[in-house]
Amino acid sequence: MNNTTPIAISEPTLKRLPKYLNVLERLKEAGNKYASCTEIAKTVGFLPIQVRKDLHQTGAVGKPKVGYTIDSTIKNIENTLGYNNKSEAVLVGAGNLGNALLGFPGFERCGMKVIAAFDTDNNKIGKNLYGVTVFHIDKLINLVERLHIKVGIIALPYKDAQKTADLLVSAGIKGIWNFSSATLKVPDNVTVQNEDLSVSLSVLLSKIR
Amino acid sequence: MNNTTPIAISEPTLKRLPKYLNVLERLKEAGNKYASCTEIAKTVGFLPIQVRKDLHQTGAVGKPKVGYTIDSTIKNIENTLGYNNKSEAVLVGAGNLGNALLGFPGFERCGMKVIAAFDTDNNKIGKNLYGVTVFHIDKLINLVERLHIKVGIIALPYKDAQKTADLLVSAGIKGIWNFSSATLKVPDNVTVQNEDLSVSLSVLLSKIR
DNA sequence: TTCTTATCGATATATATTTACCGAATGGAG
DNA sequence: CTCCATTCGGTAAATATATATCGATAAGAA
Repeated sequence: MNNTTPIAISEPTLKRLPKYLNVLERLKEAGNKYASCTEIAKTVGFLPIQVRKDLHQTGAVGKPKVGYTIDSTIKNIENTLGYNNKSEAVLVGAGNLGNALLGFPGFERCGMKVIAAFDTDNNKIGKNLYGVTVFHIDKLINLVERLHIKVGIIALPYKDAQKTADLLVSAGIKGIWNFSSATLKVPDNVTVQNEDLSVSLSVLLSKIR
Repeated sequence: MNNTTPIAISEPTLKRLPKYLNVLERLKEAGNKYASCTEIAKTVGFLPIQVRKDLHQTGAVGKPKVGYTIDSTIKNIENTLGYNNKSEAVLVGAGNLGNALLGFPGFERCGMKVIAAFDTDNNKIGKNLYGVTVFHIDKLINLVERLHIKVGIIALPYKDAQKTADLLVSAGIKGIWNFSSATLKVPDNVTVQNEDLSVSLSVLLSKIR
């Protein structure tokens, strides 16, 4: 009955939503039906007001004195985060990190499924890692185009990252999860999410002096 | 000759500094002596003003028309990020992710060295992963205390995270790099850096719709 | 030397994000 | 039924962060 503009949700909020989801799921498992911002805030370590504002952005509505219905709020968050639009993804780079990512159990929960991995190393090609087959990178374009894959994961060193991004983009990918330290140049309609471990480590080290 | 207050550097800035470091190192390798904000900005995709303000916070000073001396600016950033105060770290959880982390080449650059890994799985104990030995977790406290280790890395599932954090804290650790989805409760003097992959993935998925 | 251009640094503005405040609604106790 | 405590939602204030403006400075060309 309204909503001409979906209104983009801020990144800080987006990053907190999965935390709330965690808490709500745990509270649900414990048999609860409602959860208040006060309660959620205490477990995640934020202020209640922040939790309330964040939840508000997902469309969740609460009842005074009671809080939010856990079931519906979980759905609201899931919808906001896009967990229900299942996405298939490909992984490029079947080294240590790529391997670890394939074994990571949390992706399914987010609605993402890695359906193929790619590498250039002949020792890796043909292997099956956690149910995912490793193909030669030459097969990437064809497969991604044919299956309309929307997400590409780059688990490669700096020097190979940009050319791989170009490849993924040319195959029609819409989002890239970048584990390299490279700053990827991509068209505006492609989203890049950087996950440079050095960055995060640097922040930690600079804080502990 | 002054500096009564060190003035904390904002987190957004801290996260951008490693990028500048990358660029500067590459420019240096290419034989350059100076780099301007304009140039750096173009390669990392930010605005020149932002680069200038960030660099300013590290104490770097530039010359009009020329830019910043690459060598000294690299040092400024390294000092700010604490790369020169070498820290030793321990890793808890020698599974897929832990294994990948041990094989990650970027840590040394940040001044961090993982000197031991811990697990409870007898199949893993005694193994040597990338030069790091895996011990039983019972040995953690003693080793961390004795060697005054300051950083602990948690590469474990949710359910084991908090008790491991407690263990690390009791052993005197000052910073925890947390790869689990748990919100760790730690004393104020301990810094936690969260690296929940689901969070980052969620942000990406919500952006590509 | 003088002019032009690129760039810095300082100050100011704009935007984003977090936090505070307060009235209204709800459920439960007395 | 009335009162009290809790929590929500909306608005407002405070803080943090990003961007703009502008004069000054340095290097190189004319």
